[in-house]
Amino acid sequence: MRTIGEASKHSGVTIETIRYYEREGIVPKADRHANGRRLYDEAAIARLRFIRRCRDLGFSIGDIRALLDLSSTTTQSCWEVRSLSERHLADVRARIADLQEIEAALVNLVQACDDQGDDCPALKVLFAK
Amino acid sequence: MRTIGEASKHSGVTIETIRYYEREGIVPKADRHANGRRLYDEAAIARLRFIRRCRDLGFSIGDIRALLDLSSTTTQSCWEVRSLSERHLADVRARIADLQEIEAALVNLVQACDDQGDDCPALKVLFAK
DNA sequence: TTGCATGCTGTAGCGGCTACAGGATCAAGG
DNA sequence: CCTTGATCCTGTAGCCGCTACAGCATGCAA
Repeated sequence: MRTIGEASKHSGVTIETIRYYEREGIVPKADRHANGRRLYDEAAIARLRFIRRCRDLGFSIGDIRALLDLSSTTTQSCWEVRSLSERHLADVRARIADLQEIEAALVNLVQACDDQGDDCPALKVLFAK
Repeated sequence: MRTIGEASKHSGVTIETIRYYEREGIVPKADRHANGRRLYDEAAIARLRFIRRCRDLGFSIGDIRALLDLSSTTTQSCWEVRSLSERHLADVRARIADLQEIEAALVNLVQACDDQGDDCPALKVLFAK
């Protein structure tokens, strides 16, 4: 059994965030030592690591709750995991497309700037009717 | 002089958000009619439209404050507008790159799922040490 | 024994809105 | 003149996912 500091190091989740996850019921309440400090076993740390990896992949906390539910049932319905992941993938792709449109518009904007000093063409574009 | 509702329609900024911008000092306090209602002239509406366009391009409120400052000086230092925009463009490109990494990882994850039912390979990957 | 590291709870803040509640006022139709 | 519904006002709380304190209580090593 490890302290919250060790759990943090082994999972990559900060101490404050671990406590936040517990408060929000995203992970179950940690066991406590007689002195009141939280204790984590390997399964608890694996859960934190799982959450961090999912967050790194951009999954929302809501999605992660669902994935943790799926992972705790005996039949880990792979189909549901896949469908959730595919929905998220579509979302990520949509965000990329949005950002690429923004990128193109910014390139235009920057090109409009002629560095000539006053009366910036880029500002004119943004202020136009 | 127009009401806040008309200003909203002509700028594309919602009424609530216009009031929020005023509270936060992002735009100057609107003039008021004798009955206490806000009034907007064309310049004020153009400012709101400007903000909306900048937000659509992903500029932060901080950046927009800077751009509004630049636009209100007589010498609209095009160079500064350009440099701010280029920094933001770099930021957008970095976010695209991040999302593309996530996209690739998600494609892998989804491929790992074999739809075979129990014991999902994707969950295994995420729970691994 | 000293003193630093680590832990605890509780609360407030971030960005950029959004969504009310609860009231005042306006414009149009009967 | 009265009613109705649209619009406006202020003020406050909530969203997400943390992050950053304050103000304490412990633990551990020199």
